Amino acid sequence: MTREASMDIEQQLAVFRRGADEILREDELREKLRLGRPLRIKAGFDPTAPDLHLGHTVLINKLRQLQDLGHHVLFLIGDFTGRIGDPSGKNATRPPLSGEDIERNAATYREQVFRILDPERTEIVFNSTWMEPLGAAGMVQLASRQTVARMLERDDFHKRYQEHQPIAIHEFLYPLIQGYDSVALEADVELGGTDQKFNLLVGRELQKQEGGNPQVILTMPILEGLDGVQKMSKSLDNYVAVQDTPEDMFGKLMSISDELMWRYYELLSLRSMDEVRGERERAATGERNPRDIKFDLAIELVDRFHGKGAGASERDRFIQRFQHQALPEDIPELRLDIPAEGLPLANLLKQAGLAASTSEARNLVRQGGVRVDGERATDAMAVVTAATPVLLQVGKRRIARVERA
RNA sequence: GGAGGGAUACCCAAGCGGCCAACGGGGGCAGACUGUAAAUCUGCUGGCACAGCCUUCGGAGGUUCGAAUCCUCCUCCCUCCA
Repeated sequence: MTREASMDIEQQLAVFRRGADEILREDELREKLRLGRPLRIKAGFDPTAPDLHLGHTVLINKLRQLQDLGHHVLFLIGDFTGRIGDPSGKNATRPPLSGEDIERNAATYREQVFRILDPERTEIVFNSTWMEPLGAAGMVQLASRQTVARMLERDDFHKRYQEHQPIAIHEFLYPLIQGYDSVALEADVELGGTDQKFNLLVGRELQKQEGGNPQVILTMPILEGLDGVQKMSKSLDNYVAVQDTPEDMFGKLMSISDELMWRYYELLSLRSMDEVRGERERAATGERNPRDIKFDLAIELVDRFHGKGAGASERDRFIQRFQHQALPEDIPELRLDIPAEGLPLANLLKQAGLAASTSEARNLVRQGGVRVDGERATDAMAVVTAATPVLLQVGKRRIARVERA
């Protein structure tokens, strides 16, 4: 092997490693890379949640980075698994999905995922393709390959077993099915979240038993949400949805801490780590304002999901809005049912949806958080007739123009 | 099956007859400072016709001038024993 080729492999390895939690085993990966052919990279997705947020995209980004090295992605949709209902370690059993649900979700996946992935190097596959024909006998055969003791090594099974929580027998089948997917696909590498480690390892074992070359596994960490502490999730409301408006997406990204920004660069940006390190250097020396580096990140992500150019115009708008304190262009205009003699300000704020209750509205006014036509309001009881449109602002973000209907 | 402990606001958690719309922490919201950062500081955080009134402390009854606090029944959770 020439020196140049081995450099190439080391560079590729650096891309594999970026942000990764763990690679098992790296020496095997090096061997596979040495083959010089595109590797078959598998990642499985369950067909339940088509509403992706940036946390979900961490894995997809990694796939994209590997595609850019010339590898082939097998985007597996676990439709077979989804039809049965995967409890996935939770006590609550997940309801099975209908065939229609799955199709609809798969379509949404395609739409959202190809904003990141290169369609040329992506193959979408469904595990029902090989799981259906396997049949009951085949399934039992498959089940004979692993022991109960081995299954109980999985962290959540172990815990539940010790705590005498129920474990349904079919739950043992999921890792097997997932592992068998790797056999069927002849995967060279499988990606997954850190919580998937056990299942990914089962894939390796089954491949070995089949006499195949075991897949390398690469786990990615769970992305922190906007608060920088807890994992990004819809229920914690600390997420950026792939389908957020450009404005929301930009705004949310600008509100993260600098520390978190670097994390996001590592896991969400497609810029090389060398570039990112350079920016970090410049921020440290004061050569560049971290805010501007954050702009770059927000632009990259908004562009990715809303088309090239969307990010830059969002930044311009952002600067107008917050640095020059201009009003946003798209202020909602509300025509409300207000009596001719008018309403106290607090009630109006509530009716306009700018405050949850009149009590809250009163508090906000008292604290100086409310502006009427740009003037800070001091009296929550002041009567407003809104015969002509009135501009109401609560804090920096809640804003509306209100007029009597 | 037996014995004991618990359920309080978005979450955790005090309170155990009136001074409780309910300590404290977290979270959230607003203000100051800023880069719509972060950190920090301040205030607010049940509702309303707002110096007052109304509805809240697992559910339903009861005792009392007065109950989150005492009694009865019910529901759910946890611990120990079998």
